[in-house]
Amino acid sequence: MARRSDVLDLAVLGLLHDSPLHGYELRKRLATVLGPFRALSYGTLYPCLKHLSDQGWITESASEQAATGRRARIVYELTAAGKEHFDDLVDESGPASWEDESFGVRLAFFARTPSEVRLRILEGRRSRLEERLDAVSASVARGRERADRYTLELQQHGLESVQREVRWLNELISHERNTPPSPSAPSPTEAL
Amino acid sequence: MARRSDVLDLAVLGLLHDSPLHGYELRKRLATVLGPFRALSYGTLYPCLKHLSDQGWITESASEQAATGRRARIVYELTAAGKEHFDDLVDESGPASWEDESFGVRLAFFARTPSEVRLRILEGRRSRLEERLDAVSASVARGRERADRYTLELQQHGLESVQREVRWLNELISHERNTPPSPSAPSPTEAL
DNA sequence: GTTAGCATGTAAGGAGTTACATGATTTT
DNA sequence: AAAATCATGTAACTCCTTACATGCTAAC
Repeated sequence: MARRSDVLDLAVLGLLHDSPLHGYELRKRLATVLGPFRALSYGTLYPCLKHLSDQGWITESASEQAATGRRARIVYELTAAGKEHFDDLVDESGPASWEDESFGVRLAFFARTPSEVRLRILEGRRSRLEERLDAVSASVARGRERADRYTLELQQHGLESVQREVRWLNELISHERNTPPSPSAPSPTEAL
Repeated sequence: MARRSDVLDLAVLGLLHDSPLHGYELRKRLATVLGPFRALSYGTLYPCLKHLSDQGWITESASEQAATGRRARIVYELTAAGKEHFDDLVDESGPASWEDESFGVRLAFFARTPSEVRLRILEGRRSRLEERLDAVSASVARGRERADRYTLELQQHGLESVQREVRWLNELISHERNTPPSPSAPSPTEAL
């Protein structure tokens, strides 16, 4: 029954939350959410949309394009059940949510994520990165004999990248702590 | 016949270039080369070793462990044909060599890579990253209306990470240009 | 004595890409 | 008139992970 990645489901549902879209446009917007790198292929996107439709989370419908004589596009729209499922996904804050593959997507929908969940994800991410720092240090210590200039450069650059992300997370976390949680749901138009 | 990833072949051959190793130890060292993140599973490593052995690039042999009463380990060793194949792989400088998946591995073996190839890979990598910067700028420009605080933070952090890598590459490139190519092969113990 | 680390493998499956197939519309 | 971009999909394949299967040795 093809259990597919929750991350992609979340990304698609989250984008359709704002407005109905057709596949082609969805793919472009996914690039923003998934990171401008790693563009998703149609071979992944369309089967995913089919799946979401089968689950009753989105509906497919052919658009009539008023003025323009464009090809009829298939427009996907979030259902009520889809909104509920999105909320369920967004409420999760387990280890999977702070790994590389999902952390970016989770952050992209933070405006619709409860404040406590946001904090747990940010802190989980930070301790994940700190584990990596330890692993790199250990690795550097072990292989310091056979490392040449280039290997050292690579390790050094990797280390600094992780340290930068930790500092960034620290800022996000302290901002999260200093902003008292809004009584009910956080406003989607929360100011910078 | 299971065409497998050149990147992994390169990484394994490169590590065995230094000294014969058994699978378990190889896997740990691969972590250094492939990035301390993304550790490789045995389900990938052992079939890969089998493949390299079938191609005649490495040999498998049971080690007798002198003193210790350890379990007999299978030690893999590079053959002459394997060294040739490694050199062929290392001479490549096509677009594949500067993508995310392979760039780190290529850099890890720069000490055994000809100087012109090193330069082509570094410059290829840099222009790849500059394409990304353009893509991000375009994406930011397109979506600046619907972006909330978190999406902006994410894009900003991503942008700065790429810019940092470009600056790092600039340093590596200028160092590469200012260091006259050694007459023959570069010394493997090249000083920092 | 039991947990952690050492050590080698296989089978099944997941998540995705590439290549293919098709055709309309817009820009150069 | 050609090339780029819009638009939707499928089939085959790739690379890798997870879970399983097995057993030894070192440390707590």
